[in-house]
Amino acid sequence: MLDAKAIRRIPRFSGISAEAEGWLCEHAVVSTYTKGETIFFEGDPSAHFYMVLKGEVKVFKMLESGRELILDFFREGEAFGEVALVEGGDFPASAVAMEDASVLVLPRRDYLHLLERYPEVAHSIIRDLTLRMHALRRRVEVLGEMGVQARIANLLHVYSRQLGKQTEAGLLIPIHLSRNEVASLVCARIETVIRIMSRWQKDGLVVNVPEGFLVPDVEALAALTASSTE
Amino acid sequence: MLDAKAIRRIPRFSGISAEAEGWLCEHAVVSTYTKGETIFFEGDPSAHFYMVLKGEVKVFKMLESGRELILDFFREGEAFGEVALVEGGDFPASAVAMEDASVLVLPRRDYLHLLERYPEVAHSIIRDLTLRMHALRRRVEVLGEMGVQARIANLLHVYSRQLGKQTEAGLLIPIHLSRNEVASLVCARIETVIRIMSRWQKDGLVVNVPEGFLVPDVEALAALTASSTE
DNA sequence: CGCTGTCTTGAACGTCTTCAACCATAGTGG
DNA sequence: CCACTATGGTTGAAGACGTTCAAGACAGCG
Repeated sequence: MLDAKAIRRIPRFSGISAEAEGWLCEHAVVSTYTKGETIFFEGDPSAHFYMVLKGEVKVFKMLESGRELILDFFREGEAFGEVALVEGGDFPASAVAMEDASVLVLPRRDYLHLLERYPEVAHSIIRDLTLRMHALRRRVEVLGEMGVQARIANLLHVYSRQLGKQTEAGLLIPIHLSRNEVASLVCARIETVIRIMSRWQKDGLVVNVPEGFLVPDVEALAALTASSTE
Repeated sequence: MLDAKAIRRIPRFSGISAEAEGWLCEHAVVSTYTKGETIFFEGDPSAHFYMVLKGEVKVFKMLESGRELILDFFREGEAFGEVALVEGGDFPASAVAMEDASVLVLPRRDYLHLLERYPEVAHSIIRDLTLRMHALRRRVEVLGEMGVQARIANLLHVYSRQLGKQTEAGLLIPIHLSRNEVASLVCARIETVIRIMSRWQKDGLVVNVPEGFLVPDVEALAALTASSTE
């Protein structure tokens, strides 16, 4: 069962009517997943709507080459696996919980009902998809025009604006990414990522701390964003 | 003024109600553009909905490096510049007519009205955005995992499924792309594209004909899609 | 005719990948 | 307790791939 207040806090449903809210509470279910657990697999038929309530979810594709391509991370209040839902196809990617997570789950038919009955939800989806498109387009740009170093710098830059916290030692990006995951995000080999990031570490540009990454000088990082294979 | 029958032939509006159809005919306008003419510029405020009725439209971004990145081509029945419209921001890209074209234009307020009043239109947008997302994601994959040769092969492969016509000499892809445009589409240097495509030409893999590209052996082309930097 | 734009080729260079090691840590079972 | 295995991080050297720069061919068009 779902708490009405919890729904209100979700940006996606913030503008929702009281009626729709009640309806949602009745039909939605909360599932919990432990760290590393798979929520759905690529190729599975898409039968539910998912939204993160707590924790972090990674959505990724396994490529023919055997590598993984991380499409995105989803945090509190963000909907995922939504794209295939409207059309009713299969999931184009897999989702796993990065940490213990709870997820709002709504059956497809209820979701479609919500969509038809409450136009503001449709609007909300369109807005969401629009933003997602922007991000993807930007990624194409970055991938097509920048070298690996600039791609990683750009990645950190994006996260820093999203989750960065100012501390006395610099900007802290409280996110735990293994070198492998960074490689998956920027489409590069792990060795290349390591070489670049240990150089940064040595030069004090980006320092690894237990909480995530620490960036003493954000400007210096931003400068790298413009460099390389340009 | 707009012909009601013309609207029916547009996939986007095929499922539209008779009422909505009439409404659309009254409010939409048809603009014509000559080859090379700009329809809107990146950064302009997004104030209209556009849909190609005849001809071909290129949507692209100019990057800081001075290069152009082609986001997509739009042909008959396809809507473009729609993304910024719902949110009311600026165009994220520019659009030019590749050949003489006529375009359906609908003011923003009318478009939003259509959206609110006829939920099937909202659905249609969501479907459209969904497909666009798929294509973009695929593009990220291709860009991240394949070498230039495989990217070009993939490009032609996509177009061949979309517009390819079987002839006695092989599959004809009736599309006119300069080497420069191919380069923009696959994010590579023009020289690299030329080297690869003239090798293909020499080997008879892809032949340049006045109507576009001729692919005698589609399988051979598809094989290249899987190759390189993998 | 000379101009401009697209196409073309060659050679040098740099980036990134590949392959092959190696280290550290933590967990497992004998 | 130790050997065994798995996982994540790290480094070096060789080579592939693509870019860059420089130069030239070729067409259409004033």
